[in-house]
Amino acid sequence: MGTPNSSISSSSSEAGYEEDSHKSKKDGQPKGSEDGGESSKKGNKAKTKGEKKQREPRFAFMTKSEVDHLEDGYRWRKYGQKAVKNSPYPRSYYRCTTQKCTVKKRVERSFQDPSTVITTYEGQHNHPLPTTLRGSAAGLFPPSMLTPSPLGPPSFPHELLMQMPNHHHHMNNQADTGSMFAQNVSPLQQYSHQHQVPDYGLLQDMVPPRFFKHEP
DNA sequence: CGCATTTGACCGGCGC
DNA sequence: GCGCCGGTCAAATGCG
Repeated sequence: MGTPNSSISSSSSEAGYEEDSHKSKKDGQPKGSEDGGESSKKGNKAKTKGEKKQREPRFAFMTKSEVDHLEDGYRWRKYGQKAVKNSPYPRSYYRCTTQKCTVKKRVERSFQDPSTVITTYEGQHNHPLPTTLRGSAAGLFPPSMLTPSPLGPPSFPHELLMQMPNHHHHMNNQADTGSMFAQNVSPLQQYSHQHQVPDYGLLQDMVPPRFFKHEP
């Protein structure tokens, strides 16, 4: 990975993806046999009292690309990968490598359209872009998106906004196909209703003609 | 040698 | 109360 080739190349993500199958192995045995009572694991969550969960805005992008991990000009470090329910493709979790940046990115592939990647950004960057990338994706997204107003009107490119891909006709397994997206949208809408999410939308084909050409 | 990636384990919440 | 699901961390490994 790490090879952001916009061209069509064998995606690095494939191979055997055995779904969790509900209860295979990982559920139900949080403790091995010995623990030693080591508390330095993760049991401590010294969270400040009164501090609620971080409910930051999330931005979902539907991009049609053969390769996941779209280069937006930032450096991301993958910190986890989990298989999606009812999906042969796994979901990857990325985090900004910048120290003070708490931005997280979620990348997932469409179940029906392997060529479609759903990237979800969470939070906003608070640091300059690394000059490592020679102005490739710099200025990729509109300023309105990089600097969203918490209470301001969403200045999103509605032109690119879309609700759902095709598939209006119900299929045999509604819980498989349509439900997949429905689950993605429903919770968000509900969330926005409760917590007033500034903005949310699904974009399609946001990928520029060519990101970066291979360079020797 | 440093860092990005990988994989497994575990926590936290929600549902039933 | 337990089961399931999603998400995150942590240690190990590989690669540069």
